[in-house]
Amino acid sequence: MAEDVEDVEDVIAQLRAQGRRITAPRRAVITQLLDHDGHMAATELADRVREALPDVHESTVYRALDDLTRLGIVVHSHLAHGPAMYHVATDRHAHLVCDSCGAAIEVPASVTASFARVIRKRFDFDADLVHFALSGRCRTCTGRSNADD
Amino acid sequence: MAEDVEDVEDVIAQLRAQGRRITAPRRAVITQLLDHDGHMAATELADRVREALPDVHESTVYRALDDLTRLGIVVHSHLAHGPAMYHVATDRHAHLVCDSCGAAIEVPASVTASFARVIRKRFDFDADLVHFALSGRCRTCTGRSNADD
DNA sequence: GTAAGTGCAAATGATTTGCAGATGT
DNA sequence: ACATCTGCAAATCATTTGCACTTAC
Repeated sequence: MAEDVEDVEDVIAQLRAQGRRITAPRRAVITQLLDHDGHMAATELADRVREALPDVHESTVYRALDDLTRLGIVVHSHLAHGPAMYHVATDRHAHLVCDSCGAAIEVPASVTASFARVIRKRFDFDADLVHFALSGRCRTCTGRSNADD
Repeated sequence: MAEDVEDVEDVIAQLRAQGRRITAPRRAVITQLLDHDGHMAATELADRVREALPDVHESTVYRALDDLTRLGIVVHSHLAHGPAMYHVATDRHAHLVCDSCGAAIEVPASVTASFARVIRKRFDFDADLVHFALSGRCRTCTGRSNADD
């Protein structure tokens, strides 16, 4: 447990400020998200929440996630072909996911920023390199397979 | 817009060379893919195929797509939150998809190449900027909504 | 009290799979 | 002939939605 990012009550306050209501399931969702600094699938989140509150339904978690996303507290990214991964918005970084072994490397937003700038200049498009993972091959896997690209 | 990419018989030959069998559904799938230069969802492809061969089932299309992918003839990309989009492998380009209006801008691989090089140098990771779309906001939508990021 | 939130079940949409029968080679 | 393909139906997986009920404010 390491709430070094921000603290549950802080988020609760933001929710309340938006006229949202504070319930046990929501509190649990927020706690799990802050507690778990990595990426978490909605289903996994639901499972964790259920450890404390067994009756919380998947749909409730999705709805909470939706609200938190709307508030900009949570963002989700599509790491691979699987389900969306949620994490707190403060922890913004892009992901390199290896197609071969599934390893995920985190890339600080500063590295992607310059590329985003190029895209903005050339295409007038404000790219969010964080939302979708960048797939490819990690060093280990490239070494073994043929470099086809 | 026609078959300037490669021709059906060429692909058929590749399939046959791999010991695969040539059937009407497969021929139709290949034809549609080559005929349609843009991106196509598997479901949409199935619909198109069915215009000529009404009984072709979705699963048959998926299986054909699978085979073609394994042969490297077809690749798919995840443009947005929706389904995967398939296209012929020769037509490699990255995509910028607007979160707001859904518009998709094609980016030549040459533009993304330099960024890929940076990623390779810094993280020893061979990024494939083509597989997943880069999401964000297009100029039109940025102008109208509040720039939250 | 009232609108927001919840649990549940059922719907959705994309994709997969098991299987018996059809078909390319 | 025999493995590959196909059609179909049913299964899965992630996510959403309608609805009646509960609860926070």
